[in-house]
Amino acid sequence: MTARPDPLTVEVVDLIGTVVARFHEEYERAAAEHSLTGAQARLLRLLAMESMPMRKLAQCLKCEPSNVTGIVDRLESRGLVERRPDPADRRVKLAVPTTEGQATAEHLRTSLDFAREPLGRLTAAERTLLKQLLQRMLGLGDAPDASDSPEAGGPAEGPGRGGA
Amino acid sequence: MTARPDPLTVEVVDLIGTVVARFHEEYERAAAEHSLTGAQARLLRLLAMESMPMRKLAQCLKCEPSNVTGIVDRLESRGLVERRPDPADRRVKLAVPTTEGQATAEHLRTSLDFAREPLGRLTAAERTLLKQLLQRMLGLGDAPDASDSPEAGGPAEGPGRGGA
DNA sequence: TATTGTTATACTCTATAACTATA
DNA sequence: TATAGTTATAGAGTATAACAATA
Repeated sequence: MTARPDPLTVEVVDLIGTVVARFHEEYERAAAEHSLTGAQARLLRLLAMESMPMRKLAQCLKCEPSNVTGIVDRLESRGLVERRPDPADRRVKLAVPTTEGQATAEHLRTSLDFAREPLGRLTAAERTLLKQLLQRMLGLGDAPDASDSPEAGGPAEGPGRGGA
Repeated sequence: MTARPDPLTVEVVDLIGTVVARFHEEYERAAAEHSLTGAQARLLRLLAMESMPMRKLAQCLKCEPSNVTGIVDRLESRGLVERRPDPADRRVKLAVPTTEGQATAEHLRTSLDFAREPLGRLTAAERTLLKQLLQRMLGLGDAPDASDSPEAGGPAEGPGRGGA
């Protein structure tokens, strides 16, 4: 419990921490360019992919439903999101992006290209390699057997996951 | 609408997003285990590595100095951090972790082993590779210590064949 | 009775601006 | 004048608990 991991692992963990910090900074900056907070941007992007009830939004955002009320309130007051009744269950309210909300989400996506820029420093082969390593690290789409290394062009094709 | 980056890049960006999301969840969870918020945990970990003035804390945390006042206030009221005068400049206050604060930071570090666990799925060679890719991606100079640059002399070089 | 969404409450984080005490 | 830290203020996110409408 007190034993330190080997130095290599510590170094990689630190690097991941740096990636995380930089990603977050840039995400907030991109959101701010559209006068959105990070939480608002995340919710809007989620809705742009698929309209859903408040409850499900809370699950996706991993927060309490009461918080979603406030975030949607602010987006709605700016005309980016709408609440619609669910004909099937009158308790449910569906959050739906307006046309402007959809457009904003799209702009947001391109603003988020920041994430692409640092990747531009890597060759295609390196990106493939990075993809495979991250997939293995996250336990996605690859064998749990850690005894053979990935081959470019080889093993894992689309795990088609989502979320962020 | 706007041209999308190539699919490979999109995939890698998504993976990084997943890493970021998971890292954050786990960081908050680890902090909460010690009844700390994420911001408090980050500040405490920073101080555990090196005591510093309030101003520098703000720079490290990339927030306004006024915020640091509050965060340190809460940590101080719990006996985890202390404010000490700087003999050289009486305007400056140095934030210093108490013994208990140091211990908490240490526990925090081990709680943060979540970051180590997924890396356990990678072999040492793969971790080295991942390290180099992340360094290049982040625009960090190549490792100062060549000791852990195995046969993968060229970062753009393929994976596998010597490794793992 | 259970579920959906909301309200009310309290706390933390955040930025801005004004203030103090030094320098 | 400039700097370090604080205070005051306001807005946003968060969790908890209580509530209304509906199932």
